[in-house]
Amino acid sequence: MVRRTRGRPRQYDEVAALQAAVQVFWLHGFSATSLDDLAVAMGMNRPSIYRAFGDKEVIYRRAMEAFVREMDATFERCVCGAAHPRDGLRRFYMEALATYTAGDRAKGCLVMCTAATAAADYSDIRDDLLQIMQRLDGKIAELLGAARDSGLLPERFDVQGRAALAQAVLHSLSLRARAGSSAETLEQLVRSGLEAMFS
Amino acid sequence: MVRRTRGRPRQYDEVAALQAAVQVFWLHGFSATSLDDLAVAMGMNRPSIYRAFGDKEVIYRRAMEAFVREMDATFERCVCGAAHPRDGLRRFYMEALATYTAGDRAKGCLVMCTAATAAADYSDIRDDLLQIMQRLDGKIAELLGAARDSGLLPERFDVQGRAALAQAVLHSLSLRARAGSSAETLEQLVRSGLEAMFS
DNA sequence: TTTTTTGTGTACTATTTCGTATAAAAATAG
DNA sequence: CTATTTTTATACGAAATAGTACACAAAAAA
Repeated sequence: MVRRTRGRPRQYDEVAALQAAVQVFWLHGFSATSLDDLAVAMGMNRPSIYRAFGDKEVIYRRAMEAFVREMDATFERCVCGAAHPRDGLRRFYMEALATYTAGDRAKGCLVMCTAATAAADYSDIRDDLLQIMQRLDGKIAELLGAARDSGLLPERFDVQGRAALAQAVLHSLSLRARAGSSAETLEQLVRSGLEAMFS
Repeated sequence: MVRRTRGRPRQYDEVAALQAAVQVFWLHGFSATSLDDLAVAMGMNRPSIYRAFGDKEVIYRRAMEAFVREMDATFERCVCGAAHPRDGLRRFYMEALATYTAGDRAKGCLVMCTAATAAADYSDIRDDLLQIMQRLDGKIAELLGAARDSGLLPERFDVQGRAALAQAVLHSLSLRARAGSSAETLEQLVRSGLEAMFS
């Protein structure tokens, strides 16, 4: 189903180019990444990038979007089918850790580790970042709320508060991973986070 | 007690210059801050900065150091004299929040929000970041351990795990503050974090 | 074939940034 | 007063970066 259109066909694959951009921004962050860096990684030259995507901020926000989409899918995959939200969250944390520590050096989460810096200077990035956090709070709260309604969690379980705490653990995993914390330390945080959340 | 020495007297105040550098790095992060930005803020010109401090990375690490020193002092101040570690930590969180949200726009924590990005490209910054996290884990564990030993906390209280979780809450407060979360959201995280930690 | 449309790639300019060379200034030591 | 030491300040050159102008290439449409 390739949409035939007039003009010279594009040589780049939009998905692949964006994935390459994700890798570069994930490593260096927003402002340390130059358009030349992006051009090399994406296999395009600068004018093509401007034409196809826009300026660096636009590409960055699309990279965030792509990254979040992946993480959202991971969340759903881990959480659905889990007998208890604790199990679902544990699986999600471990999957997130695998992503955060992948590659030669752990990079943490693209969004939490690099968007936060840029957020102060770029209001659109800040708004995106806040929205991403709010949505994840909402998703986790949804999970916990359903578990409470089905009797897996006590009536007076603080759904909103614990959801925020659950994401807080993720934030810390991300920062600590990028700082070079050991896998043992990170996994211990997962355990004690879950322990505190559900006890 | 001004140490009289030979040569032209320096016009800058080292402490004030460093505080100015903290402000600039705190807002823009490491790589978005140019030496010209620093020069303007510090009231020095570039050659003087190089002479006095070194390159950008050195200044940044000294800025981190200064910031951490302040936060350490705040921690001690809040924690000492508190009847229960929960009270001490609550006070510390609220003080940290005041710092994180100070100014026109909330900037979070200089270290957690901006050093994480630079950590991937600058190993010294990464090492500093890891050490700062480990020390804070240690300080909180010390606090909790003392409370456990004095009977304020149960025998089987997981000191290390809860200390890591306590810092995780701080990490999240920092990121969320910079993202623009409301004061209400932030304070709710403090409450539910403490609730989960000590229940 | 010719025209039109769309993407590619080289090249150019302007600006930013870094690092330093060099001279001047302001103090003390002799 | 002269010499020495330390800091300041201007200025310069090299490199990186951003953004775009312009010519070319490759397809469909006429």
